Amino acid sequence: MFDTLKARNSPTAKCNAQILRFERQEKNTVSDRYIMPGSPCSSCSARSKAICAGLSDDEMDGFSRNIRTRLIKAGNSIYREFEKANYFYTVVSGEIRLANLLGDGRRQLTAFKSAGDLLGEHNGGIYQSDAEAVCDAVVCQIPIKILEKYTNEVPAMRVTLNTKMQNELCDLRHHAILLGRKTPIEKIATFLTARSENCEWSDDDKAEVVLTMGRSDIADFLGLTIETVSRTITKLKNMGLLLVPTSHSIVITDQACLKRLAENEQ
Amino acid sequence: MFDTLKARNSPTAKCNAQILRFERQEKNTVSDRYIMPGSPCSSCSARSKAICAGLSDDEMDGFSRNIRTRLIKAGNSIYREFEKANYFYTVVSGEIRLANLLGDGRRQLTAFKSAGDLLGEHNGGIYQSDAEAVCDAVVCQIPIKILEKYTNEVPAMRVTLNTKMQNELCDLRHHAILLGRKTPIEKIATFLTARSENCEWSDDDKAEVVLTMGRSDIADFLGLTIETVSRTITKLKNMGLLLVPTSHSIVITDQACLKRLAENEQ
DNA sequence: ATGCGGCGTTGATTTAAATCAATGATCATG
DNA sequence: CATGATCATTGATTTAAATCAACGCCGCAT
Repeated sequence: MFDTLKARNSPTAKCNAQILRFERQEKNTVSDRYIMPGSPCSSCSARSKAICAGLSDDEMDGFSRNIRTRLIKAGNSIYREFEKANYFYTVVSGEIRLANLLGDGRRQLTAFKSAGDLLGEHNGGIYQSDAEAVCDAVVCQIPIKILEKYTNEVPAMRVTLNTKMQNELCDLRHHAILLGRKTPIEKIATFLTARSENCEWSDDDKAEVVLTMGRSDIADFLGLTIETVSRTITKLKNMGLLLVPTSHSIVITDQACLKRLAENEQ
Repeated sequence: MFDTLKARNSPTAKCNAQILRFERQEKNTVSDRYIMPGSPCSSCSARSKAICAGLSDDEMDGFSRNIRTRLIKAGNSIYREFEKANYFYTVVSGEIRLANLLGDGRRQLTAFKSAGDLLGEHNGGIYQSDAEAVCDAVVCQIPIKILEKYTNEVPAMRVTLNTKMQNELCDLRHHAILLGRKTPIEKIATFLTARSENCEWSDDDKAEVVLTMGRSDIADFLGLTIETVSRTITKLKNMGLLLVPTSHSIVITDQACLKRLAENEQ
């Protein structure tokens, strides 16, 4: 299934490779609830970026006994807004979108979360958004009680968690500025620039950005319509700042200029 | 100065009363840096809502020795974006806006903070926004090091601070939804509904909302222009949901309907 | 191979909000 | 109390993005 040409060349090739490993271990998983045998943490590719980064090997051992690894198929949700919150999640691979719906179907995405990021923000014990897999993803499920216990007992964990929350606040603030005041060109430029920070490759002034999500996810993240997203990317292409080899791969050919557009420096 | 009829009836009457007290203690303060003598905390009106809520009287005593109280005149700033962050601030009275500017002068407000709220969010040791007084305000200045020390040593402080951050995340997420997807009517309805939660008075379906900020602050908070804010308030007035006795005082006459508009429930 | 469905792009048109402009209200100042 | 400045409202016009619509491309299933 994942051996097709498409899968190997697709934007999700990397996370699919990881999923392949899981599927080999226990084949024919039907649901997206995949409970991995043994302790995966020692070889976890996301560990250094995740909240468990600060744990000693011993602490990690105890911690890992309480967590489960789940494979989430593209489009499926991990949790939904208004559900009772029992778990946090660390993204191991793939990409998750946080979505909120208005009564009439309008949608706003507030974040994309990838390897190392923490999911499960709640308030009053209730999740605040839908968390859905943009592409096949692996997440690691941590009971809230356990995380609370460790943040109380392990100062390093507390620091890491606090930093993650600070970063999330910072991201959301910048996103509010983008949504409230930036033009479509600035929005797309900001989005692509941010994505280029952990991109596939980059040299001198070029970088390849892989978009795991479709145009409608980008539109709902940036507060635009898919048509405006499409037109704006075309515009940037015509300005000579981008190449668009496939709709899911964008090569930035002038990072400096794109960044200037993003930040509206005169 | 504060004894005029205007001051007594103005939206800022309450915080002015507090400032009066300070001015009596040490008259003719010229700057807005006001260092209060002795320990004010025992009688602080914001204490129950602030991060110091969880401290015992003894802990509070030690804590208060490290903090200073400052009076910020309307329009003045407490700190600016890109400045090195050395302090957190608790709002004692009045109202503070968090503002971000784009290169060409466009502005986005990300929050209004009032009594009990914590200010000073920073990332990498740098403040992320300008914090400016909407009306005369009193804040209490807490060295970051001290707050860190107390959060490490006092679990109650940790919990309170964590709750505050969660709430802030929650607010920002909701604000992103508003900025990205809501119509002007929904934006204003949401804003007024939120404000009515800690309003001057309310009975059955009515509530008086006092707006300490001007139309341009509302516009920059909601991602609109002042003209659209004005027109939209007029529209809601014509729909019979509001009265606008003065531009800074709004009486909601149908809270249920306004809330329905805000949340886009069909 | 063929047809279908989803996704992305592009074009034409509409529309809602921004902009431009004028006037009216409110507040501080001499 | 008169005066100017700032702030809010309202009207006219413009404009940028949404909406409506058509088409092309690609992968998928029959």
